[in-house]
Amino acid sequence: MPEFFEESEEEEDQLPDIEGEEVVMRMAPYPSGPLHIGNSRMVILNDEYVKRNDGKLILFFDDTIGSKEKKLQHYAYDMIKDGLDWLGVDYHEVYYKSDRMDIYYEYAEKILEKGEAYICECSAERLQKNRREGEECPHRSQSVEKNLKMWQAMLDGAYEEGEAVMRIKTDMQHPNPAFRDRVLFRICNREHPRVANKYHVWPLLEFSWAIDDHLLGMTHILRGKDLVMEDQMEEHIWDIFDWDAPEFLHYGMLRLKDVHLSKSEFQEKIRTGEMSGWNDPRTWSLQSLRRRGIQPEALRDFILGFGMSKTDIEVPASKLYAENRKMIDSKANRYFFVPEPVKITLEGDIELDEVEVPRHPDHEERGNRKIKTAREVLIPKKEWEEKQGEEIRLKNFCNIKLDGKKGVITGSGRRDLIKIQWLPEGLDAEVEMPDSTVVTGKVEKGMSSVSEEELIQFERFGFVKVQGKEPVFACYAHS
RNA sequence: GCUCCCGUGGUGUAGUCCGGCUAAUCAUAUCGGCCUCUCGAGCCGAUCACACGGGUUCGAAUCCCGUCGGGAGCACCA
Repeated sequence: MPEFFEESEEEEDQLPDIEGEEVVMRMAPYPSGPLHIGNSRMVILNDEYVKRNDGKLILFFDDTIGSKEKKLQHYAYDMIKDGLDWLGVDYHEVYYKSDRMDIYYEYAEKILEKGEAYICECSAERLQKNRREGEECPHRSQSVEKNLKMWQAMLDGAYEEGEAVMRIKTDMQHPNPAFRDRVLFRICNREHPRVANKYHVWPLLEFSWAIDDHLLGMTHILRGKDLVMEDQMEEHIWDIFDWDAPEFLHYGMLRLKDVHLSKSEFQEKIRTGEMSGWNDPRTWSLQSLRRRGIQPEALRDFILGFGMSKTDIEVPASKLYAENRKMIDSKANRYFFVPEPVKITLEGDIELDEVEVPRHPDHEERGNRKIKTAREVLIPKKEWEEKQGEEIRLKNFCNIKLDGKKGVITGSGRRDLIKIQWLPEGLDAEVEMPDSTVVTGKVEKGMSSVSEEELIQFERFGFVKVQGKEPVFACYAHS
């Protein structure tokens, strides 16, 4: 406990303080899949700020209908909560955008009445062209009455998808073309996982957020810098309603080296069977990290170490592994795992019985595990290939010189040789690697006393988290 | 192309707002050495950075201008 205190004290300097007596923040995941390591920055930062300021954190499912590419998934809601629980993120209230459609409609009407928005029947192409060229379309100058009528028609289903949208009036000469008369509502007939086909006019994020951030009394909004334009849009809408603006905080883009994260892509690969599910380590989902034995505290430290800078960063996954290793090294008991075993026969004088190996080199109190010694032993294929003709030590047993499938015993005293793991025989075992390939091999029989889900280290192989024991199946965390 | 953001060692990060206390912090990585019957952990040491060019100033990583480089947005996605 004192260590934890020290840690967080240190970490405190990494985040800039925020102003305000009361802090209310929200995190808004889009439920197209479970949270992955990329999303964890958003939730951890929110959680951290709220905890440090004794504030309130709202979990707000940003489940408007989305695009065809990013599909909402009914199971994602629970997986997101599951991930947050695991991460130790405490939220105090839960909301769903899909529950609040009537509220958005109400304010949509108000904004039309104020003459600050209009219903546009231009095609998407036309709309984009006008935006690029800064030209106003004829719909922009329609009367309020006409707009309200068309809006009602939208709600009544008189338009098909793409035939009409509600747009806000900004300034078609706005220096940022992207800002010009953005779309606030559009028609979509796709089925929603929570409210099915109840609605077919859906708000876009800038509008729904402008309304909810105000209604729910948000004091600070934390978002990636990919969403900075949304700040401006929200501020514009708040101005129209004469509402006070919360404070915005931004962080830069975070990428893992050599890792490409895309939920819609994973969704597709899972659908086609190319990935086994969201447990697949390649998804980097929080669930898959838990399965590998990554500690939530390690992930939190990893993320907090980046602070709040707007700099874009690319970090190797080994940085996360280093954090994790610190936390699990003393917990994880040691066992022998022989990947791709090759059987060799020992020749020469040796007394056969059993050897004792400590469960943990730094914790003798955990006792020893016993391994029977035998003439025929299994060693890893890698060393068998690389160390031919050389002298090596079978750890805690004896020294041998490799000669094909023979091991000529050269003594049993400890010597300064490379020491490898070995087994007389063993239980079948499989280890799933981070790239989802599987390494097969044998583990010592003592493994049968290991509990499921236990985090252990296979000596000279890496840390793994046990998933099952018949046969032994484990997920590789890192070296 | 347009709008905005960012540029400190291999990778991240502190310091930049309020210029001197910094011959620039910490972590990780790398390389040595010690220790250890694991290629794990631990301990000790070493290497390595203020993008560039001007300006302001007694003094600039810190302020100003310019250049270059990187990123994000420019969707009827979030």
